[in-house]
Amino acid sequence: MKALSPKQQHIIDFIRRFWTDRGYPPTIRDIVHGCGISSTSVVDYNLDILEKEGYIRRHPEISRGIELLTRPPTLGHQVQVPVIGQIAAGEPIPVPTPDTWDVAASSETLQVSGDLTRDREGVYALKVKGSSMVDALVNDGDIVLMQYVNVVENGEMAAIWLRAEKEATLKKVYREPDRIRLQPANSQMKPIYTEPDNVEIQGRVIAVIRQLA
Amino acid sequence: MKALSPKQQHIIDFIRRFWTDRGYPPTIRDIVHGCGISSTSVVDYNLDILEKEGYIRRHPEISRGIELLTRPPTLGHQVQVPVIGQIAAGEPIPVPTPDTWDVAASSETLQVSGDLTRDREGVYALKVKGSSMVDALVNDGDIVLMQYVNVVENGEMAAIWLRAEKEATLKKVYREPDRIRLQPANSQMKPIYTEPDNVEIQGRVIAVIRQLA
DNA sequence: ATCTTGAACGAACATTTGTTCTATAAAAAC
DNA sequence: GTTTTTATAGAACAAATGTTCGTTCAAGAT
Repeated sequence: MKALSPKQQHIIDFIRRFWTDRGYPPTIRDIVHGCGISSTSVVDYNLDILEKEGYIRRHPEISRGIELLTRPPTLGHQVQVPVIGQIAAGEPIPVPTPDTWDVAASSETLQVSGDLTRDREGVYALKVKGSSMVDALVNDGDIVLMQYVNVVENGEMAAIWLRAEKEATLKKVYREPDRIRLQPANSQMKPIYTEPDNVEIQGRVIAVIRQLA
Repeated sequence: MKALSPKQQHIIDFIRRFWTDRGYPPTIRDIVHGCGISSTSVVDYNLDILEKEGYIRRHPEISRGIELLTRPPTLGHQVQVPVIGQIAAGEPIPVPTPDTWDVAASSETLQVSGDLTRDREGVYALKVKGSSMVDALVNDGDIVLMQYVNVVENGEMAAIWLRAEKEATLKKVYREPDRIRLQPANSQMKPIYTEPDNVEIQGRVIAVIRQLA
């Protein structure tokens, strides 16, 4: 971070004061008046610099879309992720549809740093029940962060519902000419081959969290 | 404060999530989409009720002028954890001494929710190099949150330096009458037995984080 | 049955507010 | 000196966004 000009420091201070004062971020015109600046474009100009230097984050086209990055109020990016259930062999996952998405409805939520979810939409969490997925390096009690998607890239780990076997499992998915290969994360384990119609993708794994002590 | 309708509770929850998520309050239309409501006037109507009941404060004519008056249940804080190096079989861990402890000095830091570290002191992170620890359900690239301790409880997973073998590894530690049992996390794997003098505890594992996609 | 009330709907409207463009001046670089 | 960069001004535009209004519908109340 480079040193800021007096005007830029003034702007940062004003934003923070406005923020704690009123409970919402200022507009560019608020800053114009609050800092005795004569034009919105001057503020815009300096806000761009502040963003480049990493002091704030601007959200384009969003009114009051100024986020303080060096803020004590809401440190960093925290995301509430709903823990919507558990995954275990033999049980389907109660995956929420995008419109019934409701953090409040889920009894439990997990608070994680935004960079863990990488600010993706439709992220939920599952508790892993049973040790049937150790070959994917996921153990009983682990929490998997999932993203609701219908298709996955080759090689991505996904939650898969095997229709015939009536089993849910976590595996890496590879599309092959006439079949689908489900590869455990542990290279010493043998893959499973099955028909495309038999697999139903319920989401992809974006992170695994295991809390121990 | 009167009891809120499900819809009103939903709106409150959404505002709170939006707020912690994005760093600024939602617009009425954000709430419309986020809560599956079909008209802005319905939100307006309910926001008025929420203001009358004292849950929020509205600022007329101000975009995103919604202020939450009720504090989030547990405004979880975030902790900066230094990533001080990597653990791999064959290499000792560069464990920091308590006085050379310096978050700022480490080139990399990891931001995690406070409840992951459970607000413990002396927490650091290691990147796992190589797949020599798959039997402990830890893979190449995983990040282990460690706490700097010299002794561990029976059954806790710890980073262990085996003097004779000149190897670092993650295992569950059990003290037995004349020896120490190092048990992989995978119950199908066999334990290692060694003498107490041969093991040097470099810290205990309090969490494992694996970021995939 | 009729009237009231809480709740929701959808559209139209007016204001707020971010963005952009041109012009100007001072400072720095050449 | 001239040119380039940095910073500021002001205005106009377009998008975002709060507000309002007529209407509908269901549930009680009279």
